[in-house]
Amino acid sequence: MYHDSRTIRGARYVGHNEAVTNRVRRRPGRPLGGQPVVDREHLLDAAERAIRRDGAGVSIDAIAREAGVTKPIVYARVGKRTDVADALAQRLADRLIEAATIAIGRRRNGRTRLVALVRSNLETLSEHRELFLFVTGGASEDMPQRTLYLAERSASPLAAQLAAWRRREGLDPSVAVAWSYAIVGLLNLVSLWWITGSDQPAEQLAEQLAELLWSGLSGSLSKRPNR
Amino acid sequence: MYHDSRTIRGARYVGHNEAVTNRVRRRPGRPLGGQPVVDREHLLDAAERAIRRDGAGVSIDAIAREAGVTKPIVYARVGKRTDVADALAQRLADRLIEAATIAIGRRRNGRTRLVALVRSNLETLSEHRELFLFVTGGASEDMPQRTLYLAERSASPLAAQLAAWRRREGLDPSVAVAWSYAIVGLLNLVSLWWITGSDQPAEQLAEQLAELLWSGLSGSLSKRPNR
DNA sequence: ACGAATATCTTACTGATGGTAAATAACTAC
DNA sequence: GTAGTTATTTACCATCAGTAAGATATTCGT
Repeated sequence: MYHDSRTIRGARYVGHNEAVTNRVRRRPGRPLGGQPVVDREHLLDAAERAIRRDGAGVSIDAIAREAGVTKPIVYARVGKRTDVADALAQRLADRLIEAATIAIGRRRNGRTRLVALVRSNLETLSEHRELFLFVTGGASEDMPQRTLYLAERSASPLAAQLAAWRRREGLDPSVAVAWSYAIVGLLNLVSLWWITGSDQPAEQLAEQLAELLWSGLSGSLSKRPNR
Repeated sequence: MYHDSRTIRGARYVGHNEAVTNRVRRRPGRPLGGQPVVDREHLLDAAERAIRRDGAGVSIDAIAREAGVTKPIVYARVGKRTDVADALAQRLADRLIEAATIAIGRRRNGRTRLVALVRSNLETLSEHRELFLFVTGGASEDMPQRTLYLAERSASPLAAQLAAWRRREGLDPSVAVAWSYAIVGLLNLVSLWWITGSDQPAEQLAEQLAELLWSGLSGSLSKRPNR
């Protein structure tokens, strides 16, 4: 009966009204059917849509409207603005990791894997531009926590990989954490710069960055000892 | 007569009242002496103090109070919130560059220069923590512009250096712009992470980052061909 | 000198928004 | 059917960016 019948992750949502189209204004009081009108996941979906539409400065009200409900519901399901940002940061980080995993695929060569990782990050962040901006600053004030929240979620799997790899190579793995933040920070800013302006092809940029990360600044100096 | 007689950069400021100590509330109207009460530079100084005190979410009102004036003066001298952020970003970038220049000093060895640059950035940003946060997110909404504003101001001198160096080495200098953003982004996020939590000594962290930037991920693999 | 134009400030307002309390309606248990 | 619980909206408050209007001092023309 209800065309909006996609399953909801982890909840007994029943889909009593078509949420998204906020045509009919509900009156106060518990809705018919007794079940919540939207669950947390749908609310976050709506938040992403609202952010796509209104940009990183989107108001909570706009998010609620997009979900077909009112402000206090957002607070009940998700929390205050920073909580929304945290939740969305989590989702964005998951997508980044997933996309990177797929992009890397079965490649074995280290350098090639790196190019794939970089390119995947560029493209994923550019797809979710406004979301990225919302997460890393749209929820102003306690920015440090937020930016680091996203960073940490991207960085920590990377750190694990790096540490394991260094260990396999018989090298000191203690650099892994710092290096992972370094790489995430590098990717974030370059993506931001690339997104807003540069028309350089992703492939070429990824290649340049991989060169820096793989061989380092000195890499090309291998012929001359050290300058 | 007036103990607050430090020279003002580029203005005929006369120092008629002791600005900072906002004890006496001026009544409306043109001040005695006919001269502006604070000039732009003093206002920005006050803004920095207010940010140090209240954090990145400081209100314009608080900035104005810190300067001993009222809100509209801030708008008259500097502009809206984003303009304040731009102006302060400029200052912060200048300080970063200056500190780095001094830190690098006369060192000739590339790797050593790099360590000095990284460490200088870590320490300078950590000194100006709240300012950094204000500039890169405290003026929410049009964040992309702002973050990039700071980044660009740090990155472009770096890019020039990089390009020149690559040219001297007979290498393609076209990577310079991307690499400079990459390095700035790397430094920014790692600094943020380091500032808020890690108790790793700056020296050690700088060493690790320099290793990544100088030799790259593969650097330590030089013995084995490529894995 | 004196009044009009001008410069510099403060007060007072507007509009938007984050966040919360109170009111309203349905469902549930006895 | 009545009391209590759940899920929602309405209504409100506080804060704050940004602006308009009003107050006071100086300067300039005559």
